[in-house]
Amino acid sequence: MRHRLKDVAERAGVSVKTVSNVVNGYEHVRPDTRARVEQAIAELNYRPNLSARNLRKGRTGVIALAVPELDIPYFAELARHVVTAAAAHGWTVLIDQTGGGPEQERKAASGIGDHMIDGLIFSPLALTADDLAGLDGMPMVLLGERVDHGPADHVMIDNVAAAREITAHLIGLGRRRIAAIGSQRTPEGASARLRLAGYAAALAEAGIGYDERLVAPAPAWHRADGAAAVRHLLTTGVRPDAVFCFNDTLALGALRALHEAGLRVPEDVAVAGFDDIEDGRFSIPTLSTVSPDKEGIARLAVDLLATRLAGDAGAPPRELIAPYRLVRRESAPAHS
Amino acid sequence: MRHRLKDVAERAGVSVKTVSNVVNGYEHVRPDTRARVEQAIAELNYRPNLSARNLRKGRTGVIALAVPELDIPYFAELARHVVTAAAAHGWTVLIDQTGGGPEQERKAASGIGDHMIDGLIFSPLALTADDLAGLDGMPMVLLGERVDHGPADHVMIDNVAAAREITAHLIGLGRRRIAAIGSQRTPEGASARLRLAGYAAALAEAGIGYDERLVAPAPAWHRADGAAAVRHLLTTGVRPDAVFCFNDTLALGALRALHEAGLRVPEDVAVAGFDDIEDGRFSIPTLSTVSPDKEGIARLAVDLLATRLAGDAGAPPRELIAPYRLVRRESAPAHS
DNA sequence: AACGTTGGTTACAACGTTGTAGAAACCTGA
DNA sequence: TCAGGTTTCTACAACGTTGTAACCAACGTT
Repeated sequence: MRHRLKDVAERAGVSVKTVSNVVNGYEHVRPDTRARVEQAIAELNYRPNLSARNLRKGRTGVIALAVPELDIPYFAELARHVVTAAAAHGWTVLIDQTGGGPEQERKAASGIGDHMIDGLIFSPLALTADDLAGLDGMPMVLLGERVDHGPADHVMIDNVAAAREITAHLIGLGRRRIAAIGSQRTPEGASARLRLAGYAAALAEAGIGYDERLVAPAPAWHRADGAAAVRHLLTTGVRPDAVFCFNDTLALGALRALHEAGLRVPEDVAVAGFDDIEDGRFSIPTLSTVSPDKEGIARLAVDLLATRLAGDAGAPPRELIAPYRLVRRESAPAHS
Repeated sequence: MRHRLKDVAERAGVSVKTVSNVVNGYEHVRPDTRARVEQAIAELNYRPNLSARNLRKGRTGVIALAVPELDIPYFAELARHVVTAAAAHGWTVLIDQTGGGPEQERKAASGIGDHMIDGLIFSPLALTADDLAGLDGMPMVLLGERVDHGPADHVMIDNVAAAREITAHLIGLGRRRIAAIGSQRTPEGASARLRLAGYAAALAEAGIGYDERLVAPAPAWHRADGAAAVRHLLTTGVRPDAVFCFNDTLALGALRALHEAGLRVPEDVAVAGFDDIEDGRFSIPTLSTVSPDKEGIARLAVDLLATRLAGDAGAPPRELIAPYRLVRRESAPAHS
């Protein structure tokens, strides 16, 4: 039931190559020949075999997007934008879920598709520059905020500035005992380090002392971790009047734990997040957050990959900074 | 920098086919030959060209998962499970975002990959049995609850029973004016129809009259639609004492709108959802919901596809019912 | 000593497509 | 009419892999 160029050619009474030419929109084909071929194609419901085409052309038309977890809203939203941006280039996106572990990420980075994909957009948590160096030649764009400058293109936002800005917003509400949730000491915690730096910078600017006890680690950045961190903070006796969570899911967990503790948000404790995921627009209370331009990030990444594929593979790695903006909602409103 | 079997063969001093045999784990290769080949493979960092292999074997090792939207939590969670289940079969999953429109879905169903994938797991909203009939021979498993029996395998849960059960739970809390949110009259609204039927059945069983005014349509099933539906309900003067939302995102929007209206949940209005997404475990209040066994659904779908690919392509379409369970949380607790 | 069997390896063709080179047919203008 | 070009089409080889068939050597059997 599956037909080949040859079948179409026989039915239309032309050579295989002429059918190929019609399929590929080659100019110099007589209108009546083209019509005959097109009719044969329609009658047989012919579809090109992409494996064969790829083999011949060396290109697959597929790019991969590797993210730690698909059901973390931030990555899901990002994935949607990447798929959309890739479609503009005629690419299909193969989405790969790494799980975030170093070993799995290495495997994803090196193993993905083997000739099956033309390029890779990678949002690594644990990967080091060394790991990436091993991937000879696979065009790649990294998303997120690794500190060390790897050998690949890179799209990110200014984490330090964004964290500083939203912390300053909390300070502007009159808060002084501001907790930070989501710190990580592991090498994977690059984002955490940068956001913590921004938090500290804002405190310093305002002349507020940095209190170690207000900084809560979170092994992962899920809702449960945010809730656990707040519960722990509250048991230690430090009473924060604001919480800056390093992402929105942590913040949603924090809202939950504060609610369970009978604390009002934002009256007793103001809460701010990071990422601007959809949930934060409907939570109770709605979430103040840093809103990275996800659509812009996706487009930049795809376009960057496109220029690599278009030829300048040898060009030095580039770093692009995507814009962000502060979104003030109920959990830390514009005026106190 | 990319090597072929031939390069490995030359370096190891054997034929191309012998290298192929080693790569594919063929038994009858002398240990020392195997060792020489494996060393050459390692030295050259050889990786098979999947396009060529696919062309030769007619199989790609890739299956596609087509969902309406990636950033709807239910689909994201489902996608994660499908990826995991597929990995057990050694498959890569190509995730496709259809957008949910009939035209796009048709295109996704027919166009996806063309020889690029071995099979398809499809969660359609708008597709009819006729559309699917056109996909000659592509092994396919459908997810979700279309009423009409198409030509493909099918995995679903018993929507009517689940909806009836959770509505009965609301009735058990003493509620009598129970609103239903998410009804759809379009042909795509198969899930909506089934869940509405379950809702109506529970009312009938309890001897409660079906009140048209309590049934609110929702064009899509996003948070915003749930919020809008509740706002509209409240302006019409009907005062529900419970709301059954046809999925969890609608319910989260409903929670938000009730909160804005100053109504307490569950004291004034109990709320129930459907899908058991992660958000509902941390919302304020936490969400009572129907929890379909997503992992089971994913595994069933992948296994079903596996048996199709293993040979019995001609077997009649099968329908599998996955289990679900009721989860009672704060928005509609176990005892009133 | 001749025989079949098995283990280990190889040459060759084929999967379906497209680039290359060139043939055949058709134009143009002198 | 013909040289020179352009249009239209075709035959062939190649992309990298694996299935088939066949080969050679070593073995045990008759």
